[in-house]
Amino acid sequence: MATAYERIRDALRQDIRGGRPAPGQKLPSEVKLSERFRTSVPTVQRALAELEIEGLIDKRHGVGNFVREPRRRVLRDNSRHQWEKDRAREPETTRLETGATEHDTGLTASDLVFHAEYREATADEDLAAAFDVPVGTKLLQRTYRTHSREEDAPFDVAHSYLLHDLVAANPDLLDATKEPWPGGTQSQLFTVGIELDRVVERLTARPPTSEEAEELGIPRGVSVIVLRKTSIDSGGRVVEVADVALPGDRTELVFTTPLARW
Amino acid sequence: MATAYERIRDALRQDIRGGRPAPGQKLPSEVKLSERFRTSVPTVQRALAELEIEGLIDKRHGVGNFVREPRRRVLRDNSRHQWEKDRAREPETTRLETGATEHDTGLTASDLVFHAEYREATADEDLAAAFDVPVGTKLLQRTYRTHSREEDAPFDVAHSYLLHDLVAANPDLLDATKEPWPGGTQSQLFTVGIELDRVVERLTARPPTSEEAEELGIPRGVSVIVLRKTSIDSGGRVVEVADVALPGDRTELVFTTPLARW
DNA sequence: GAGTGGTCTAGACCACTGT
DNA sequence: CAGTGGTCTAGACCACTCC
Repeated sequence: MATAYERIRDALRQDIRGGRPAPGQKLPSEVKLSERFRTSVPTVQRALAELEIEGLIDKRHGVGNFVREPRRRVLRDNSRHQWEKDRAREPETTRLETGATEHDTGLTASDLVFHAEYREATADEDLAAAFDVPVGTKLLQRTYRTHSREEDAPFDVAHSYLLHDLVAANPDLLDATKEPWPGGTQSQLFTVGIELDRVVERLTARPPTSEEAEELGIPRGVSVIVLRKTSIDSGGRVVEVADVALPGDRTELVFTTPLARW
Repeated sequence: MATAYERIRDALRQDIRGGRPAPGQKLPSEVKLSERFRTSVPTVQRALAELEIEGLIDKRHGVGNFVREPRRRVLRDNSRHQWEKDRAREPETTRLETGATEHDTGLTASDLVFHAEYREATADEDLAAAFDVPVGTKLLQRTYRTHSREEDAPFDVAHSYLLHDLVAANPDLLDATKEPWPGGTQSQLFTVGIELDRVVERLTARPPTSEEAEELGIPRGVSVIVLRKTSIDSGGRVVEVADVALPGDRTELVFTTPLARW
């Protein structure tokens, strides 16, 4: 015999999967549900908490519980790096056409809202190790958020770090108002004579902190994929480190590993 | 002002981080905690539930709440595919030395407990699409679990699928008692004349189903990384599809993308 | 059987949102 | 202000584990 909250959870899940209520619509209030299922409000809340973690509902304090709308999915393929490299030296008109996020989402630039912030930072122990520079080295920290025009929640939140002295050779690279830079980071690095040799991505997944849940527009409990992208130039130097948080409920990552022939 | 359960959660977390109680040790009972914090048991439970999701404690019904022991971490690097390919044609003595899991964990074969199950299966819609064969095509389904001798919880649970008629050319490949096969799947495929051209890995992350939480030895709420590995041979055929579940609290994936030079 | 965590009640009061 | 969800109480009884 299943417990009360499991029965309620399963019943509501089946209703929602069947489109009742429809995505975006409000569920009956918790008091009404407790009456319908002849139980107490905390028991209903326990059932709803599990549906929230499954990403099926949004709880909105003082408003109600809502069926979550399906969100645009993002496929992030590692071929994006070569694709970006190929574009880095193209004329600006070509680079303007599409960026990496458009590439990932299949959206066009006009559907996307892009947000960038620049600030100076210094390398903590972690970043110093990643760049192989002394702690305290001056860095340029850039924060990126991209979302589609119809959704507030971003596809990702990225904190990208560059060696300040390396990119200062081109003052435009220190200027956030030049964003979105056509062609992206590889094109920016090209202006100071840098060519990438490879990109290393290291990732894991965990439940979000409450700040991440807020930022990525996911309910508590839905997983976050945390990814550190390290870009290495043709001289073997680490030239960019980016920490990216991706909402697990809308993101798929694809990595293709080519193998040498026998 | 923080809520009661947040205060309790934060206080207990700080204690645990400080080594009090030590990993593997029992926390005071929930009744004792409710007395210490002058609150009710359900409030203590709410605090403990959050610590469980963070992976900090294990709740064991009828026994107590325990500080979770740190678990051996696994770094799964996509260079493993080329590494396996290089080994596939080596003599058996070389292949016996180390397998991919030893490569990932830094453990030696004697530290690892390996478990394999074989059974025949037929392609459902999903697998049929992955292999590009008709629904109902006969497959060989292989289930793998590897864990270290000191831990029960596996590093991953993998369901690997091969086209039955393709591998039946070597009857040893249908025989689970031949596992662990020195050199792994690429070596097995080599015996029927297959050379891999590339490996495509597609992954996302989500909270575990209760079955996955059980199987992977993770508390409810800790994320699972779900990965589909597709192996494509030199003729462009899909020759293996593997669905792998990895516990997010112990797994890091590393993918290196080489870029063509300008 | 003793001790533990798991579920549940029937309320209370607080915090938030929208009118 | 009305209506909603968020937190909390002070118990009760059940289920599980170990002795």
